[in-house]
Amino acid sequence: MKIKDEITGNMNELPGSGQVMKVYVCGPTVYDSPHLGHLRTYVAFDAMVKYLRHRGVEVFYVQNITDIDDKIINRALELKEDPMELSRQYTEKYMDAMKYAGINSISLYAKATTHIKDIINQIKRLEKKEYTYKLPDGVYFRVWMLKNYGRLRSQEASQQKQGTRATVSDLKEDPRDFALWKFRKDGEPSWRSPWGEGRPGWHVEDTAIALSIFGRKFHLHGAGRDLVFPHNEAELSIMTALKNDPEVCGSWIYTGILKINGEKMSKSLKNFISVEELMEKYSGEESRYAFLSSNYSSEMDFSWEMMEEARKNTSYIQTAYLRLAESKEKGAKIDITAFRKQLYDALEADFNTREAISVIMQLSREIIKNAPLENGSAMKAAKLLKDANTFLGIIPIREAGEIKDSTINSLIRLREDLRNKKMFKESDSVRNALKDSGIILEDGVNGTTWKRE
RNA sequence: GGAUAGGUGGCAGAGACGUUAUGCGUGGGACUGCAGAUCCCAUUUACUAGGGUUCAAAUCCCUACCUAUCCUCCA
Repeated sequence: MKIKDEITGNMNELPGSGQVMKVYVCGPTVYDSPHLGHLRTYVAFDAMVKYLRHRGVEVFYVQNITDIDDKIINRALELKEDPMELSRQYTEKYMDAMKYAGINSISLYAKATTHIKDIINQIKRLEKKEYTYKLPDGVYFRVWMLKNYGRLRSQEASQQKQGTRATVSDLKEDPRDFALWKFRKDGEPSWRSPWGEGRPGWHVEDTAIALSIFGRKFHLHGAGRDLVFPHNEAELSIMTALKNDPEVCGSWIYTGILKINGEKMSKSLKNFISVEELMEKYSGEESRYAFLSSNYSSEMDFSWEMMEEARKNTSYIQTAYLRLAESKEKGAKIDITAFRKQLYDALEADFNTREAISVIMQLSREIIKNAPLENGSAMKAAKLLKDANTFLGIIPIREAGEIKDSTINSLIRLREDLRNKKMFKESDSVRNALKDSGIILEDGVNGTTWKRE
């Protein structure tokens, strides 16, 4: 698969079948409930990793969880709670959100607080190379020593100074320098370090986790586009300083910002919709459909209309999938191979899920229009839809319920009989009874079909 | 102000020189005991504006306008 790298703008070829691939994605800071912006990003990476695995790549996917941070401490102070307890609660909420959307491809969740040793070791190594200096409030990274700072997003040093207030950070050698270790203030959680009690800065957390787990190099670094600067630029700086290797990470890729009414969905603008709210109204499949309906890297504007569209279309695809069961020997033939090729071509080129979904829609249309299909076509079509669903996760393929198919079919025949005798009250009660068990009957041109709710 | 990404039909959203994207919505029709589902037809030259390059431009180049993101809180 080819993917667009943010640093070079090139289409980088990712590892192929049989190869191992190491992926790191910036996780959330757990100080509040996850919202749809988070979900959009993590659905995209989940689908991508699953697709690569589907193609035979052995993906090792690590995501961090920032469970110690200024935001967490401030929030805890506000609520008069213990910061660590607060982050534990929101980590749980975050996991619920992931579960809801079927995001289960992460090989390892790494909490910052369980990697304090790795973080300290990394700062020590930076210190040895003279990339650090100490100020009254913490240990800082020395940006000017790095020749190629600003590869992700260059920020002029002169610009930075404008408007900064007289604080301790004004003591920094360069305004672009950032904290690696923050010294403890009263009542804050802290850990011992060679420089004094304190806690890690945000940027080293990720690099320490990534490099301690992956070793020398990894293939892909993902995040939401709002993290390009300063976070990812700082990460890149740290890793470049440590490894003397500008290619520590092969590709840097970004998901587009999720907007609502034309503006970024964010906590500070108070325009966010929580995953919890979405969960009440729409299924995980519907949400995935909606988020995968646009390219991972482009901005998207959230709306409830878009969710309604997702609901209709996932149901349409499901209907198509279920109608494959009525295949027969002399049914219609469909060239599934052509659809398969279109689908994979779209995904191989920068993981174009929008195009992939449109292929699925076209295939569904062909299936429904021509059902019942000839056995071979139906089998191939079912295989293709199932394959696509292993990474898209948009078709609600439920496990068979308690009612056996044979029972349903005999009830359908019974109802048919009643309808022919114009006993509609009785036939409707059969239909209602099935509905209570989650079976929906639909009278079509060629008789009655059913599907599970 | 600077950096970056964009501006495609009523809406969402692909495409990246020459061939119908796709879907939603809307209107009409078919089917029907009712529901729902499905099908058919229409929405008959949509590509921000103005220049240029080309046999050919939504696609390449220039200019302008507009929008969003980031510029040490952010997925």
